Amino acid sequence: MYYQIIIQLSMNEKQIEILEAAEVLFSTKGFDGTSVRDIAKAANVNVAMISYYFGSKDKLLETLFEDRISGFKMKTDAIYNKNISSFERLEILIDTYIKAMNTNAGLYQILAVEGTIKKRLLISPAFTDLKKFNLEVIGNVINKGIEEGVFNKNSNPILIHATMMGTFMNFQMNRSFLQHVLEFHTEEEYLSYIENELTDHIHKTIKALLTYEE
Amino acid sequence: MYYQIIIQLSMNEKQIEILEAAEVLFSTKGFDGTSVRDIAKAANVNVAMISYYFGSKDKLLETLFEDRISGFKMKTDAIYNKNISSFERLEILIDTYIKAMNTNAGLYQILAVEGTIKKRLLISPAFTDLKKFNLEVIGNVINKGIEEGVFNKNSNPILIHATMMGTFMNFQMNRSFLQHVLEFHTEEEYLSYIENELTDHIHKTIKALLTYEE
Amino acid sequence: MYYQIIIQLSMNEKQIEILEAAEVLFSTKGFDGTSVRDIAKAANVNVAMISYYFGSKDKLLETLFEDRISGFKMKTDAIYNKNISSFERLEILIDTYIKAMNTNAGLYQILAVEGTIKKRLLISPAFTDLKKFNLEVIGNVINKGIEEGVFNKNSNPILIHATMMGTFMNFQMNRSFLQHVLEFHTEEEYLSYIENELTDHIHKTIKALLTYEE
Amino acid sequence: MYYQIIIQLSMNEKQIEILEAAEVLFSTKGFDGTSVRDIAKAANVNVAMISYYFGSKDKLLETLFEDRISGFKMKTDAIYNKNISSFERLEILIDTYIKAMNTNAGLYQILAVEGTIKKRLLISPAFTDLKKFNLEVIGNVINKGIEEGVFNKNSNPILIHATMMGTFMNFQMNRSFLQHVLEFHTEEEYLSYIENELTDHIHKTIKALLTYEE
DNA sequence: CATGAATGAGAGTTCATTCAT
DNA sequence: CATGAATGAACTCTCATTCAT
Repeated sequence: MYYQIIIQLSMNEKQIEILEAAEVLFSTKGFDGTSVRDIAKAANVNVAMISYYFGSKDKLLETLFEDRISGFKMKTDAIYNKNISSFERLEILIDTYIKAMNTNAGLYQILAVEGTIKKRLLISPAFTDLKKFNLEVIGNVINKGIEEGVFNKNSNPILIHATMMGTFMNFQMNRSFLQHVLEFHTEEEYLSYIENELTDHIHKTIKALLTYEE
Repeated sequence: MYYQIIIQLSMNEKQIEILEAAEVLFSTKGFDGTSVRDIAKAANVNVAMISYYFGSKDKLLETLFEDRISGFKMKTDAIYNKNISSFERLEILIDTYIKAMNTNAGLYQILAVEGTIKKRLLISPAFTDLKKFNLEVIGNVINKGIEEGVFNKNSNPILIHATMMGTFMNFQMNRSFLQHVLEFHTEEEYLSYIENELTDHIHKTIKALLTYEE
Repeated sequence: MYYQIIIQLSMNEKQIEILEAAEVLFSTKGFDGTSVRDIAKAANVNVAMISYYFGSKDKLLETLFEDRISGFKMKTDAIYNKNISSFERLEILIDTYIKAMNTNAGLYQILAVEGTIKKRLLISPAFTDLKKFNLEVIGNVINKGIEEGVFNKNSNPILIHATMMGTFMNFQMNRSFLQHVLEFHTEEEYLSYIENELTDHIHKTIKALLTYEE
Repeated sequence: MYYQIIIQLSMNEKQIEILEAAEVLFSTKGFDGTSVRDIAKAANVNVAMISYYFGSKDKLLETLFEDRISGFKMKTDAIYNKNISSFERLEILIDTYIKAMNTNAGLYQILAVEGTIKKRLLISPAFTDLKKFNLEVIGNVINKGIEEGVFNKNSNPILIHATMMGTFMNFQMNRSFLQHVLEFHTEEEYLSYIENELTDHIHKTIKALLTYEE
């Protein structure tokens, strides 16, 4: 059994609206490119309310992360199911991860962009713990496959993770260029490409990497 | 023979200093997080000089790209050498690309961060042309290998490229976290890891992907 | 009965102070010669407050006009009194107009100076409507006199108005020169001259024009 | 015999071009609304040249006046012709003055606008001397008529002048509004109106004023 | 003699935040 | 408890002018 402790920050409706507005704006315009007035307007609240509720713009970003960070944590129930093969387990793992990235696209985007600037975000205990947990899950899945003799030895979870996430994020961050190159004219086409071709590609890549004979 | 025309924008020393300062600051603090005063101070010039030489902060960013963009273009001499195997060619391709990303780390970083906000950068003709050229080179290398029967058919250059670049950039953008997880205490250790383990991993990944038998 | 609707823009004390400071400064130093910092200092408020309350320096000027523009509208009660002769009516008209120009000297000055540059001011509906109304009143008074056979036919309200206003404004705009020529040493002397000699002259001029036999 | 001393400031071609550009720009955009860069661009010269040739922007304005000021001085040959009646003399006077204002429209415009701000212009000896000379000419013409018994006694040249010039300038400064009210759609219509209707009106006004019997 | 390069000063505006109510 | 009012600081950019060449 796996217990999951969810720390639910108690928030009222307005606070939630502010966070939602902030998430959208930060991910599309960047943290520095978004003013608290933008957020207040989008959330339909008074400007002063942001300082009032969150202390400052910086703390708003941190709170946003703290609040959303649980979505970064992999759901492991299906992964740790013992009645499946290592390959099936791997597929579930990858699907789970991609789904999480798709669901939390805004947050991942913010993290990618602001993480390099506001390093604090990347090294906050809450975030590193989750990331380490995820890397551990990936490590567990790989080790299980190694034990079973179906995955290559010396497979590095950190590098596997970098490829899985990096490939996906590359599509998030170069959207404008790729839509242009792939000659997509609607948002739907792009999202569909991510869900199908890109996801298949990531599956294939990781599987190839784990089974490839040098 | 491949001729390469390098358009050298004629700049004086001060202009070059400004661009260099801007590159460093934009890549570490973001475009919106960097003030023209920061740049002027770092470049040791008067604030007014940035408007004077580049027109505006926005145009400074564009000029920075135009000036640096040639570094994005793959050198193809070694790649198109006919006396090597497809595997050797692939290795050269990957090394060339990784080297380019390492050399232009600042620009890639800025592009990754600002590209999502200032979409103009990603879809400027100069940039898209270069990117298309690079994708074409990758496509050529892959197709040669397919013709020779050593690479899988249906290999997609765009996806291969996304994996190659995405994996690398993931290390650039999560530096703080990864340094922490990998327990590196110096910059050198990290750069060394990128040059060795990460580079090897990318080589292995792409090769696996192209030769993997489903 | 003539009803007059006064649209009172609701303003707080600080806004009023800003407008008053702006009126003085714009009329003495010109719009472009006045900085928002000058206005803020004169109004004893923070610089940011001007943008805060009026949006921009340009909009401050527009608001100033909108707010003061009612003063441009002739009070017609006395003019349309039926129990007076056309000559008496004309005298009241002229006195009313001169009084309005004296009372709103600052605004007239700004309008005269900025109107040629910021043409928008001169052709704004609010302003043109009032001016047309005034011209109509002048036309009515003249026509009444023509009907009564005491004023010349073919008298043109626009030209009459130009003479009335132009003569007056000439004294406003050449104050420095005229004070020098007339050897006045105090402000009071000048104002007194305007109220007496100049006003008499305008009366005489218009009356002469309307009754002059060619 | 009337001797006229023309002080010809020696200027080269570029200086003349600068003055011409400045006259146009100052009259349409105002002194403070015109930058030296605007002038340099319009005159097709280097920015530094304005300071170099004229010392400063302020001195450029002064030089412009000094250079153009001779145009303000009435040509008196025809006026002082002894073989004409006082009425003919008056007509010539008015025509001469209106023609001067039309010819030097730009300068009159600048003077009207900047004179209230830069009082120095209005009280410079060169300017006041010319103005006094003009007033004297007007006075002479009027006195001659009074002597001949055809003009009213107590006619004040300063007030007559204010009416003549004020009426004319009113049309210059309210051009946008008047074009709108008079429903003129071309510049030519307006200029034609000034040359015909307005000029006639001024003639009539002054004549009426001088002959009007109270 | 003329000018491109450079600059300090100041322009209008927006910023995140504070505070009295 | 929530907010309109207010503000100091900082922003980008333009200004007139200077000066070495």
